[in-house]
This record gives sequence, structure tokens and C-alpha cells, in this order.
Amino acid sequence: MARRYWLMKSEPDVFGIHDLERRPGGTEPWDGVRNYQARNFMRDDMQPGDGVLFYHSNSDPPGVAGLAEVVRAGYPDPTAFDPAHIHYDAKSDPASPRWFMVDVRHLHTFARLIPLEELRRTPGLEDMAVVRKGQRLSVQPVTAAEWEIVRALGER
DNA sequence: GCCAACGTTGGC
DNA sequence: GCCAACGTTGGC
Repeated sequence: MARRYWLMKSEPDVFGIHDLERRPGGTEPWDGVRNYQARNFMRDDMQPGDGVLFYHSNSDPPGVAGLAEVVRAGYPDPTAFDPAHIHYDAKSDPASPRWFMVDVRHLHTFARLIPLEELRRTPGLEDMAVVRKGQRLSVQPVTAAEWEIVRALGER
């Protein structure tokens, strides 16, 4: 299976790319996703080695902050089982987990954040989900061509 | 802080 | 199974 590419959103006030960078091994479980489409990508499609555009949402400006990679394929999100946890979901239990996550490892923090506004006006990125109005999905597939364009922008 | 977009819930 | 109400996301 060829390497695939993704964009994952995180609020930098909560967990930004610098937080990922500082984790042991630069690795963090991507817990707390409670959306079925995003869940399905993590549970069914994401594989170790896949590339991740680390996107800062709800920030000023929003944009792509750097690169990461998937290092562990989908497995049950344990925060859903913990009543004390903010992401607790009584409808998910270990015998039949509802929510899944992957582990993500930091690869590279761009020297500059690539603002959403720049993505919008960059040729070749017109079809990215993140530039489309009303698209809120926090885990999105990205094409190899889009990955390469964004990666190159990050080197500028 | 506003609010459009959109996913989820629940009454029927 | 429809759809109105509601809650959340996330850019602005």
C-alpha cells in the first residue's frame, strides 16, 4: 500500500505542533476525536508511514504548522472509557469501542506557519477540504500532489 | 464574540 | 425515516 497523506487539525492553545515536538519521541496518541468520518479514517485507513499536515485551527492565523507521520494504526481511544475524562462517552465500552485514534510523530516544524489564506490562493490546492467553506472535519485525506505543494511552501 | 455550516439527537 | 432543534466547529 502506497503511503497516504492526511491533514489533522488541532487547536494550538490546547495542543500545538510544539507540544508534539516536546513529547517523548515526538509521539502522541491523537485522542478525543468524536466525529464518525474522522473516526473511520483513523480506524480503517491510516497506516504507519502516512504523512500528516499538522494544522493549527482556531488560531490567528489558522494554517499548516508542520509535518508529522502516523506511527501506529487505529486502535481504541481509551479516553472514551474514562468517566472522569472530558472526552468520556458512555456509549463506548472496551468490548465494543466506538472511538479510535492513531499515534502521530513529529517530523518537522515549518520555519513559518502557512496561513489558510495562502493555501486558498495557491494553485493546486483548490480542492483541499480545508479551504472549502464549512468544512469542519478534523481529519482529512490529502493528495500526494497537495502534500508536496504544502511541504514546499513550508520550505520557503 | 458572532454566526454560518453542518453533524447529531430525538420527537413524531 | 423525516426533520426541527440543538450543539459544535472554526473562520472572521
